[in-house]
Amino acid sequence: MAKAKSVVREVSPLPRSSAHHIPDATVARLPIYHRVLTSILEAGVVSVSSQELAELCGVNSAKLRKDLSHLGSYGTRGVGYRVEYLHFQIAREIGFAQDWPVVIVGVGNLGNALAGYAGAAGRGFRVVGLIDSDTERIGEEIAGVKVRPLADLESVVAEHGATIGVIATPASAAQAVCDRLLMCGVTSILNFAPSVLTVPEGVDVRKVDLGTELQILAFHQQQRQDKPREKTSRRKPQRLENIS
Amino acid sequence: MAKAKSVVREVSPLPRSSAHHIPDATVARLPIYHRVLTSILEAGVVSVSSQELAELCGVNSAKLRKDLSHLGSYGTRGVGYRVEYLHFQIAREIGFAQDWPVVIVGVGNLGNALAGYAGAAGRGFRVVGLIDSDTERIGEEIAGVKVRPLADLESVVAEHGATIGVIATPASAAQAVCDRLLMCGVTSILNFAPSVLTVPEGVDVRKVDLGTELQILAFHQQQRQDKPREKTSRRKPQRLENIS
DNA sequence: CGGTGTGAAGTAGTTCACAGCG
DNA sequence: CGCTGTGAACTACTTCACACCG
Repeated sequence: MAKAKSVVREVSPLPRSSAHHIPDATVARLPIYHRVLTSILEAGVVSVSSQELAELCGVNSAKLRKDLSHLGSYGTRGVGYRVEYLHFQIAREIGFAQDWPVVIVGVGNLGNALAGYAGAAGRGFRVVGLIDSDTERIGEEIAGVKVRPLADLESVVAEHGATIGVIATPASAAQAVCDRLLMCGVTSILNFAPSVLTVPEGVDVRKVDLGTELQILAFHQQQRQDKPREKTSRRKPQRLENIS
Repeated sequence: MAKAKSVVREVSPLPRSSAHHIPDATVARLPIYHRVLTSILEAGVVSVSSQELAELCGVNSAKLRKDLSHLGSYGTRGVGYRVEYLHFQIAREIGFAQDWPVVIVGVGNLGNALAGYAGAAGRGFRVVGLIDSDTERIGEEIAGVKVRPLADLESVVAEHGATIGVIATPASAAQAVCDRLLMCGVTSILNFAPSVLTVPEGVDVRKVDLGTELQILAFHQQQRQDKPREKTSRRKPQRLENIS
């Protein structure tokens, strides 16, 4: 396992930074900053202040500055940030430059959506395997990749040295698929199945649960309807988005 | 707007609780607790300790107990929690009993997946509208609901008094769709488009971004590969899942 | 002067550890 | 006795406010 074909990294200036351990909350925002920077870079913007960038990203400027300060001092006092440089530094930090092979198990609507998404150019991901247990779908081609049977899971992962696996199966199959992925060297899992995965230490699992997201919205909605009168609205700014 | 057809609520005992403002972090876990309780209830389990339930939910028992304590004292000291009762109380808390009408805009793979998911029985949601701008797809029926043109957005929302909207369009259309949804009374938005939505105070936006999730995994993966030697693995238990 | 970078203060969430009750 | 419920300690994150520098 751990093929890690010694990617290039150690790019240009590389002020050795990064090591400091970046807070999880910051890491979760870097991809948004990067995406926004990409778009304003394409729009020809050369320089931004933390204030401007923060607004575009839906966060406040203090948070943005603190986040960026964890990566290093990439701004210029009294001026702001050079868009292109900052864009590059964040890209490096989040491993955008690398080319991450990803295996997707379960080619239902969700798997399909993800295959299209991750397969789209520009991001640092490459779908190297699509696995499904439904024999009807074997051989079908999605975004240039053929769907292969569940039995091929191990060989597909090994073949491309994938370390990131996506589980888009029904909940009932999720743990078994997860175990098989881990067995052949995958150490990062994105789980769309509504089930709790049990994994050994050292494995990184992230969960996306559509049902849970709806429930959370429903909860807040209910709160508002329960006691519509209390002051004005007592909603809080959202966890990340929402300019308020 | 705000049809809120005065649902039943104020069910059985209802020890008046709930009001106390439940922390966001707790709210985000209630749906998982509920799902796990559903499954062990079906399996015939009558009583659980915080320890057991916590393991099934992938959290530690102290966190679970504190979470539950925000809803009220539904356990029995020295014994544990009666599964059915706790299941019911959490359901009430997260508005499971109610029937939430949901409108989904954008019927690509993602919209499709969600239509199937939210449409599935058992949860408290009902897909009352599927909207797409692609004329090819108008009239198509998904999970028993016909796809209607973008122009019908307002009437569909009004017709069913939907307050929850799902945006599964390309990023370029997201803000415009969002504005239209808000205009006709939607106050909770689930956004799958990779774009930052700007909304007025009082609107609840949640974001699910597949690309961001992959980037976060890639970041951690990169960390591990950069400095594979440091102690043993210095991975932290995941934000919610992961038993470690 | 203006905007970054950052200590310090504030807030939210988690974990500990144990009192208290069935 | 065993397990819940919870104050208290701790950790993580956010926001404030201002020193500092281009």
